[in-house]
Amino acid sequence: MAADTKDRLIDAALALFAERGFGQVTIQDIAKRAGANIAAVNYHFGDKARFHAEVIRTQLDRRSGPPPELADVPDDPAAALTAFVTWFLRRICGPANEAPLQHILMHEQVHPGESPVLDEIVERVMRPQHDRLAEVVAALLPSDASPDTIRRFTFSVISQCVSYKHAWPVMKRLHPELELDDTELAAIADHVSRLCLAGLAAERDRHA
Amino acid sequence: MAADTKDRLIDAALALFAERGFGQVTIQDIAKRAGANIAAVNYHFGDKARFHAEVIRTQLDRRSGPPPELADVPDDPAAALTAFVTWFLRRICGPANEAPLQHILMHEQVHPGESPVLDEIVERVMRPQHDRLAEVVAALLPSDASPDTIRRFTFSVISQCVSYKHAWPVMKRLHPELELDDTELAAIADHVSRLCLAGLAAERDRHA
DNA sequence: CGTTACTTGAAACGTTCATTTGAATTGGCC
DNA sequence: GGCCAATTCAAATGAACGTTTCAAGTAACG
Repeated sequence: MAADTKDRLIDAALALFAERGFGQVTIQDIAKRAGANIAAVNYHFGDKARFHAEVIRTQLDRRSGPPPELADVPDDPAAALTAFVTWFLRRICGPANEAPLQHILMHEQVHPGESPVLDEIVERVMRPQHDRLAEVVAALLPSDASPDTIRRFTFSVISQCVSYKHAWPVMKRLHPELELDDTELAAIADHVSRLCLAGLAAERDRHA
Repeated sequence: MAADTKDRLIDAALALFAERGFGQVTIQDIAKRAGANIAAVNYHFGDKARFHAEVIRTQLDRRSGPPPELADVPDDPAAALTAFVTWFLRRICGPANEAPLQHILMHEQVHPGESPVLDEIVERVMRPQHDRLAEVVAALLPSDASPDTIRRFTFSVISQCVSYKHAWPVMKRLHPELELDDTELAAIADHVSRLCLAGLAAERDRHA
């Protein structure tokens, strides 16, 4: 069964890439997990790089578009920002098998493969999320706020979230008792939202 | 001359590790750059992992202690926070050969080698920086602020800085015209400082 | 001068992977 | 059933690296 093996390979790779990232996963790992032969990857996808791109592309096709939570509160920017932070933080800090795509993206972000796969990821997932968040941020800024200002605030929101994934090994050493369970994630989301909303309010005051 | 080759190896490795990170540098690269033989690393340091640790340890011995900029304004927490952000952002976003240690730390943060080298880095460089910043943050919070609150604000400050290094490939794609030159770095430092100060002020108001 | 310890150099070794090969197997189709 | 293309499998190939080996060179010291 052709499609069967292909699908099992993609599923296995998805999980492993999300957990460890492209470079830390061997074809043997994937084949073993998928219950397939080592040569299956090269037969179906050509080589590892194209396979990697295909896995990501498949997942991009499956789920795309901006976060649903943001559509719920279109007329309350402050609530929308809080919703985004809560949603985003949970995705990237939760278990890798829950939102494999976001975890792969986090790996890609740090290990920009030279292939155009990162371009595709940015355009199809990150830019929609970023632009939607930028709209929310812009709605919380003076109407004459510069694009640079909007960008910096938007990055501030995202940065604080992604660091809890990227810099986790260091954070854990600095505060060994820290655990990213549901309550802590909620507290962090609350903190980040309030911090950014306060900063946005201060920026409004400056131009008043 | 023994020490000569050893020093040249360490210098070469320092530069390369700062640029690309441990995993992306081969012993041949280092030997070539140092003008030494391939076997020199194994002869002088045992193996690649111990060499890596030794390089970092040497650099840790050379410069250590909290950022000097923070000592200048001990009685003005707001100015101290701004000084820290400006100093930190410049170090990690500037060219790798200017503050190689900070760049290596950034790589280690994302690639936690299983060795105890990250523990050493955290204890000797990151924790002093972190604790000093936490003091500044605490001085800007109500005196009864919880350790969790202090921690979250401290992480917020650091996160926004390090993301400009870690997530740069994505940021650059989202905003191709963006360049991290001196003026932009200054603007970002200004933005981050003000954002955090506003958040801290808001937290003070909540408990008043 | 000669011995000894230390250092360097070139080549070889062993391992880990991705990738290829070619034979076996399967499944559809007449 | 028998042919044909697609797929699977075990084994081989080859490249990239870290590591080891051992002969050659060098300097300190008697």
